[in-house]
Amino acid sequence: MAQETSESLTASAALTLKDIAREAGVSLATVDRVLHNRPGVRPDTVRRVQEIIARNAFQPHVAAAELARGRARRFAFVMPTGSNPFMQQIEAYLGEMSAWLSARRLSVELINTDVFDPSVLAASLETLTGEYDGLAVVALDHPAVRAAINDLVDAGTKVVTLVSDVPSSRRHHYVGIDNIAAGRTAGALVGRLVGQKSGKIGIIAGSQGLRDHAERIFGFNQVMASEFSHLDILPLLEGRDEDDRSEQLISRLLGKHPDIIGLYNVGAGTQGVAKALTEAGREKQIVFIAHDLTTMTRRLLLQGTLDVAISQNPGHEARAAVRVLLSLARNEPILSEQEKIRIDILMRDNLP
Amino acid sequence: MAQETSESLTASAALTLKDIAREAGVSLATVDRVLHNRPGVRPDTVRRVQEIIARNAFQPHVAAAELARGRARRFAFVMPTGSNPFMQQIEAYLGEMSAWLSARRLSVELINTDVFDPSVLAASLETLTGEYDGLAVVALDHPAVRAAINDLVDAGTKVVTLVSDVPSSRRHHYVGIDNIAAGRTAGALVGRLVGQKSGKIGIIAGSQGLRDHAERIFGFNQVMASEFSHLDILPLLEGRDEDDRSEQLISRLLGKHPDIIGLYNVGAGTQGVAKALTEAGREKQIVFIAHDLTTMTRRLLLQGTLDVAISQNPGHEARAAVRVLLSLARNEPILSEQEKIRIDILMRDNLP
DNA sequence: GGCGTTTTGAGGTACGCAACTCATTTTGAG
DNA sequence: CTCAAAATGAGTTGCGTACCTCAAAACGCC
Repeated sequence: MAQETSESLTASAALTLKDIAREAGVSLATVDRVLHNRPGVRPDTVRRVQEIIARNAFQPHVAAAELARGRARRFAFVMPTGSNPFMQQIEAYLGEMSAWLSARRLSVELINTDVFDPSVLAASLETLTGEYDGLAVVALDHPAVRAAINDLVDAGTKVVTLVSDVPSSRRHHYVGIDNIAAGRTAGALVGRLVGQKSGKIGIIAGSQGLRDHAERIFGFNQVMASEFSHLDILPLLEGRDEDDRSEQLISRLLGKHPDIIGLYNVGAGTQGVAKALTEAGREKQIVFIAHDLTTMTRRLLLQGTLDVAISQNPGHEARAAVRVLLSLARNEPILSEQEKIRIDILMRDNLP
Repeated sequence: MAQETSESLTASAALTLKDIAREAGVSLATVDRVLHNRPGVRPDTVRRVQEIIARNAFQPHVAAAELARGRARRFAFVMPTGSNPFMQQIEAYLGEMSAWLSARRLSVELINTDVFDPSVLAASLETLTGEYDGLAVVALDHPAVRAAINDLVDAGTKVVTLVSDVPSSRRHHYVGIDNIAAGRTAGALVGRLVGQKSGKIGIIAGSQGLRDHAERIFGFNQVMASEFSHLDILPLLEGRDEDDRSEQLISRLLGKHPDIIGLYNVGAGTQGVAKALTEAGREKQIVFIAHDLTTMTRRLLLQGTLDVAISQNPGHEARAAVRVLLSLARNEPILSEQEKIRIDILMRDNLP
């Protein structure tokens, strides 16, 4: 006996614009005007039509709409120049989407710019006005950049900030993680993994000037102060995200403090830190936590030098940015739960 | 100076079937026949046309194809009856997709069945032959079920296993996590979080007969044996995923062993375990790790009773299953990186 | 060479919407 | 009431594909 119960999740009837027009007692042209808020419709007619659209939960057939549009949508990703591996992963995942994109007649371009110079970035953005239907921007939070983003938004371009937010701007969406929470997570993990021991904790970042680094440090210190106050946090080192410099700084730190039991690397340069650790022969005694999953951090996790990598999924960010831009361009709702980027805790056994 | 470099990720020309036909020197009808492997085309003509399609990286316009199809695609999710919160979350996220679904004229139905009785499940599946374009099935790995799945596949239905796999069948895809790795992750976390202490570790599951539970236990024991052999793993308890029973079992366990330092709940019933822990007043001294994120486990994480929740994202699974079924039905490639379900390690500070 | 079969061509229709034109009706101000 | 402006109706076209029919051509076989 196959005692099944069945339930449908979608409206049974597939209404069309024609049905809406008939029910509202207006012509197709008027429904079209209302749907795209074009001028030339009396306010109360607008209301009446909208009410009928809402009541019937009418959804324009996306395929039909897309086909009728004719021209393709153009999106662009404004990314930092240079060799940041995380950014390169995002670009790589965009590349993997190319079949998906072209089957939907979407064009995505990469624009590399000096993202860390606010005036250069702002100038770059200004030149893009009107060029694209949507932009995903790895942005610096700076007044000039904010103004450029707002200009783009005013010109009708959909703007999504990527990885690093500009909350004061009127960007439509942010695709990235909460870096304060990421720092808190790092702090909690360091505190938990060192166990009952007490001792010193080293912390190294690229630069305090980078918003994401600053936020992670803030979150980290917050947790350490409130929950692991018996641990002694050493002054912050700045490794500029470079392996060599990080290695030197950490080597010196390890030499000076034989009682270090934990290490947190806020930014890049993990390879350098790991090298300093292993050369000091202390990789097993010291809890080491860093960010991002690369071939390097993966290897370090597997061999046990690195205990935890806190990461955000670059593929997810790339795809989420595209999907959000597309939804914005189509005026459709965003599946917010889908587009939210999680803070991944990666250890040896749950490596993807 | 906005020194930009720009790169496009999509083919410049948007070819159509007509272009392919012209280049191949055949008619539209022939290209159509080749594209849908319909009979009546000489093998070498097929090859020639396919070669031109491949060379030009031609992608049929999905919107046009969808529109021309006419009839909607029908998918169904075969889910367990009962009140498993994880399954209910999957159903809830499917509900949240309804606007997305209806805008694409996709119909998704829920079919509730006694998934844990192989013959009932197999019989249910057999009745669905030909009814749907695609099925997502929470399946038990049993010969009868395997046969039913294979029959469906042979009849042209796209089949995706959900949460629990039937690897011996010819299902097109599995959407879910690697439960052995999940168990290993739990083991590594218990081992790491108890620190230098040694003592006993309790473990409770719903039933060893459930494949996912068995796999998690296997992974857990594997890690404990190889890396934390100083810890004493107590015999497995079976709480049948019920809160009351789990509470009783854990209460008794705690009474008998004052030196328990870690607890791993493999299945549901976390609320019961937590209650036993707090009533014994030992929630702070014992490392407690469980699965899945619910309102309950979220609360327990925030108040510190639960240290880590290992989870798979039900929303992601619901959406991935739909996307995979859709891609299969359209004969388009699957973005495997996107559809892969990760093992999430959730702690207080990285709760989504 | 004749026959039947297979292969191919040519063309049409429909899908639902965007975007447009142009004619007609309604409205409100004077 | 008059007239211009605003609102609306009615209609067309095209997007790229699926799916269909029917005729024509090519083919293989004896």
